[in-house]
Amino acid sequence: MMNLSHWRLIVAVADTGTVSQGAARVGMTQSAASQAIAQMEKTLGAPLFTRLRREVILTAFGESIVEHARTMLTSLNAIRVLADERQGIGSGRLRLGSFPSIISRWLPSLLSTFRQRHPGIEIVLLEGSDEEVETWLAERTIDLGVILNPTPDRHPLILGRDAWVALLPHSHPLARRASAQGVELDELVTQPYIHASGGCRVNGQRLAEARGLTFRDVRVSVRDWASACALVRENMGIAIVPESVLPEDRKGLRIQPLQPRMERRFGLVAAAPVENAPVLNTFWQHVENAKHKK
Amino acid sequence: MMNLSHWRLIVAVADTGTVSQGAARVGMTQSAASQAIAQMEKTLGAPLFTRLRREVILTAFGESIVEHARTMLTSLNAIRVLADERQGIGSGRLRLGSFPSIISRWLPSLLSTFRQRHPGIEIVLLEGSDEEVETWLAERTIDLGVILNPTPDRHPLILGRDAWVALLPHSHPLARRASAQGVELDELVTQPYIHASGGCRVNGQRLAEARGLTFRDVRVSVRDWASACALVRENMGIAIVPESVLPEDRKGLRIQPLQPRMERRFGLVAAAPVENAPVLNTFWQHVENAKHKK
DNA sequence: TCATGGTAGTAGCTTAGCTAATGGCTACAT
DNA sequence: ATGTAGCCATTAGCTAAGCTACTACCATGA
Repeated sequence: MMNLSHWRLIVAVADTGTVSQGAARVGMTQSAASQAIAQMEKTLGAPLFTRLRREVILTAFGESIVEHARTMLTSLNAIRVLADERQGIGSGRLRLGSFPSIISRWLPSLLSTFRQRHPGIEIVLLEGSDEEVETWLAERTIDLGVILNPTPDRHPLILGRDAWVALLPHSHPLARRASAQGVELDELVTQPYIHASGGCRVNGQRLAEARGLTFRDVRVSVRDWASACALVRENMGIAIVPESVLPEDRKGLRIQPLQPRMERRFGLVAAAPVENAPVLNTFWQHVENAKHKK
Repeated sequence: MMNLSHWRLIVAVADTGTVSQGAARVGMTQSAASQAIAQMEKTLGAPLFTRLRREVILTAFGESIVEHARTMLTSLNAIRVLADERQGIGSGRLRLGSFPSIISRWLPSLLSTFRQRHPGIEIVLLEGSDEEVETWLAERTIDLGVILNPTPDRHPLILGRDAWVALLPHSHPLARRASAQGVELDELVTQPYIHASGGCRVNGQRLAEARGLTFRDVRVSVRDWASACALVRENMGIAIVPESVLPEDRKGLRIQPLQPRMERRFGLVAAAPVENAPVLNTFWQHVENAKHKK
């Protein structure tokens, strides 16, 4: 009742028409949302939604309440805008660079929540290979960039880490092996190989080279990870990909961890110290925050 | 930031002009309020108040924020009103009876918070002796009454308990004695006595009678506890009063616990089962709640 | 110089509110 | 019919926000 994020939830659920989607929109689990709604209804003394088969719609009572909830939220927004202005981040531009796989997995929610909180800030997002991102950073084309395996001296904000895995067609002999055991690069380099880079310098071939190995039989070379997955599924060969780019649907695919384990880390780095630029600093903290929550 | 009670606090502090008073108005401790404000200012990124010597005033920034906070709170209020209407307690009358000492100590905050939450309900407060309260309950002149030492069969909601204490002038011989030891009624009945009832059947004289004793030397008989205290201070005699009616200023007075310990309990009882009357039920739960918090 | 009235800070506890896991229910495709 | 997927509710258990109680400190006025 006294928690504005619950009111935000109510509005989101009213808008999306389902609890799950509403919950997702405000970054909650379905369970939390369900509980919160139940509790609100209890303290209000009457149901806000009528539960239908596949959706949930506002009762007349809920309708009248949500109206007021909206005005509360717009007031809150106004407060946020005022606070932003006061801090000199009422307006501004944020130039951000990243390579594709991160963009699709991590950035969308980050950017959308940031956008909501700070509507005055324009975000420019540049997509390129990780080498390009480095160049842009050096040239100050972008303020912040997501790069791979950042060294500590660049004071990165680590966003996550990905284990490299071998992607095999279901029929492949190595696919039989228990995943606990994993596969070694030596075993893989002799196999028909699908080279995929995802626009990054670090990729399967580089991993092999770093250990003095090389893939003999390169069947095809693609940039997009998803294409590589598709090719593996079609039995064109094996591939080495980061765990996080695996498709939801793993039919026809078999994933084996690499032995020894290898991973890539990715993090946010700044072209110049962030402390001096309020807008950047705010974004940086926003990311730190979100990371901590997830 | 997301907690409406914090916004309510901010508004209260802005209105009262001090953190302590603002905190009291919303039922927090000063410490909690101080922390909450500090935290709000941190997340907003700028101070809301400038701390003066003996008070605290809004900054220009705070001014603009509070404005929006107020609209949030009025929206919340509107929501409460809607919920009340929906439950059939949007309007109604609540007739309440009590005797004076309780009224001044316990009821004011209870009633004011209830009034805030449920602005549609009219409260009628009747003040009388506890005998009168009993009569009114029986006659259904009042819906709820505060009575002394309610028996369990009346399903009372116990509000609190008071130890009976002996009130002595500072110069009195019994005042010397260590308070751990206390005084016995036998010792007191021979002393010059100021009879005070506070409008209640249970009072010093009755306590004595219940043990087969009686005060010999009754100097004066008053109804008001405060008058009795003043008379004791003027050395007119001793008195027996409930702990909770003692004045803040105890200069010239000495308090001795009775031996053995005696106390009065007071609680809320209903003229008729409360479940059937939504308004009464709401009030009852409000009191239960407040009791639990304190 | 002591009482008063105010704010800030610290330690520790309570509990609201979250996640993860599970179950049940309905719709829809095979 | 029989999975399969999307949805909601419920439970158990954990974490962290926010509270209280206490203390320190500072200014004022008797």
